[in-house]
Amino acid sequence: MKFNLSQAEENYLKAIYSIGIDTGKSVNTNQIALKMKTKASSVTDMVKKLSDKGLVEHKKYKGALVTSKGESVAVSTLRSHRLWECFLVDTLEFNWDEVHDIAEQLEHIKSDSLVDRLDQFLNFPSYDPHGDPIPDKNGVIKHHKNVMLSSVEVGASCIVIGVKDSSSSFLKFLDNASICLGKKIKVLKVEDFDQSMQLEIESKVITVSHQISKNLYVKK
Amino acid sequence: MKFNLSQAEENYLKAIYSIGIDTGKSVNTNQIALKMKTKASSVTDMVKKLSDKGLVEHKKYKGALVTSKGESVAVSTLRSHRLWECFLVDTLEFNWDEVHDIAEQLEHIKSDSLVDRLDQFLNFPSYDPHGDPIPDKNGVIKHHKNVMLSSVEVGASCIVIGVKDSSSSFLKFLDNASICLGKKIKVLKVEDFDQSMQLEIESKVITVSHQISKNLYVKK
DNA sequence: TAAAATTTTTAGACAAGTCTAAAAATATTT
DNA sequence: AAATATTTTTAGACTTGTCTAAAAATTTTA
Ligand SMILES: [Mn+2]
Ligand SMILES: [Mn+2]
Ligand SMILES: [Mn+2]
Ligand SMILES: [Mn+2]
Repeated sequence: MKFNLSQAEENYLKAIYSIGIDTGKSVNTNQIALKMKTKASSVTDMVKKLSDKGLVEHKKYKGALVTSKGESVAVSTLRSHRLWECFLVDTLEFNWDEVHDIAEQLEHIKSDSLVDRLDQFLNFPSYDPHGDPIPDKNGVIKHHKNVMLSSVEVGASCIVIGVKDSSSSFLKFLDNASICLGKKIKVLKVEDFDQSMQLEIESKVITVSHQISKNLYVKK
Repeated sequence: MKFNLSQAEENYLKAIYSIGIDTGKSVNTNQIALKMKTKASSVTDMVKKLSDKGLVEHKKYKGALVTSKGESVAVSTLRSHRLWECFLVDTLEFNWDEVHDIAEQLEHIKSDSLVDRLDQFLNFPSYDPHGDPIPDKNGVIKHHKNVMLSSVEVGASCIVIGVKDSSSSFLKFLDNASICLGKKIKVLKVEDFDQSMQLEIESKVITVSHQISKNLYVKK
C-alpha cells in the first residue's frame, strides 16, 4: 500500500488506533483531542479528512475508528517509532527517558527500505526500550498480557517487562529506584489505605505509590 | 545559538549558503528558485522572512547572502545531512546513490545531542559518501581543492576524491564504470573536438565525456 | 540614452493545519 | 419528559508556504 500522508495525519492515526486498542470502542473526539494536545474542533477537521481518505470510519457525533487501511498506517508508524527508539538507546546510547521526542520525529521519515534496514541492523528486536512490542514487517504485533505490578498479590515475585507511562519524569524515577526492564521485584506488603506497595528489589526494600505500581507491566 | 526554524527555512539557508560559496557573490532570486525548484515569487517571500529573522542580508533587487547566524544554521544542517549519509551507507549499507533524499529528511530532526552522538558512533568521519567534507561540531569545514578530472593533463594520474553532481543517475553511471572514491585514474588522451577523455582505470581503458570529467573531484 | 528584455517584487489566491466562539446534537439530571 | 450540562460540529479567522499574473526595477541592446 502506498499512502502519502502528512506527519499530522500519521500522528492522528496513531492516536486513534492506540486509544481504540485500549478501550475497544469507538474513539471520541475529546479523547483524541486530549491525546493530541489539540482542540476538539481541530480533531473534527482532521477526522473528516481521514474519513474522506478511507483511513477512519466516522459517524457524526459518534466517534471514529481506524479502518484496516488506517490501522496499517498506524502500525507501521509505531514500528518505525519503536525501532528508532531501539537505535537511539542501543546504538547511540541515549537513556530511555531521552528518546521519545526524537523518535516522534524520526518515525515520519519516508523511505521504502529505511525502517527494514534499521530493523536488520538492530537484529530484529521484539521490544522497544520501554517494553512495547515492535510490529514486524507485516504489521503483526505480539501484545503482552497487560499484567500490572499493582495487581500482583503479596508474597509473589515478578519481573518488570514494560512501562505504561513513558514520560521522562516517570522513567527518571525508575532509574533512581534502580527499576529497569528485566528487574525482579517481590511484593512484600500492600497498604490498605492508599494501595502503596512495599517492594523488595535486589535485597533492598522500597515503597512505591499506587500511581507507580499501576504503570509497570510485569510477568510471572 | 537556539533557532527554531522550519524545514523550509533550513533548506533555503542551505541553498543560499551553498550558491554563495560557489560564486562568492550575492545570490540572485532566480538562482535560489532554480536550486529550490520553486518560483521566484516564493523565494522573495522566504528571503524577506529570513531577512526579518537576521539570517540573510537582503537588498531589494540585489540578491541575498547568509549572515553569520544564517551560515551557522546552514553549516549545521549540512553537517547533519552528511553524517546521516555516512550512517545510511556505512551502517545500513545503502548504496551511495540511494541516500540523498533520505538524508534530506533526516537533516531536519531537532535534537540537542542526536547529531553529535551519531558523529561519535560513526567515529567522526571527515567526508560523506560523495566526498563532501563534514563540518565539525564547531562548524569548521575542510574544503577540498576543487581539482576536476577535466583539468588533469594527459599522461598524469590522479585519485577520485569526490563527485560534484550527486544525482542518482550520475552515481549509477560511475558504479557501472567501476569509478568510486579512492580509485586511481590515468588520463591517456583528451579529444580536441569534444574534450572527451580516454582513461585507464585498473588496467581497463574507457572513454568519458566532458560532462562526466568535469563532475569528478580528484587529487594528485 | 531610449527601447526592449530580463529579473524581481507585489498582489491576490489557495491548501494544510490550527484556533476561538457559537451553534447543534447528545447525554445527564431533575 | 423537560431542563441542564456536556460533547461535537460549524463558521470564520490566522499562519506557513506555495502559486499565477501583473507591476516595478534593473540590465541589456540598439
Ligand atoms: Mn516513544
Ligand atoms: Mn517506546
Ligand atoms: Mn546529499
Ligand atoms: Mn552527500
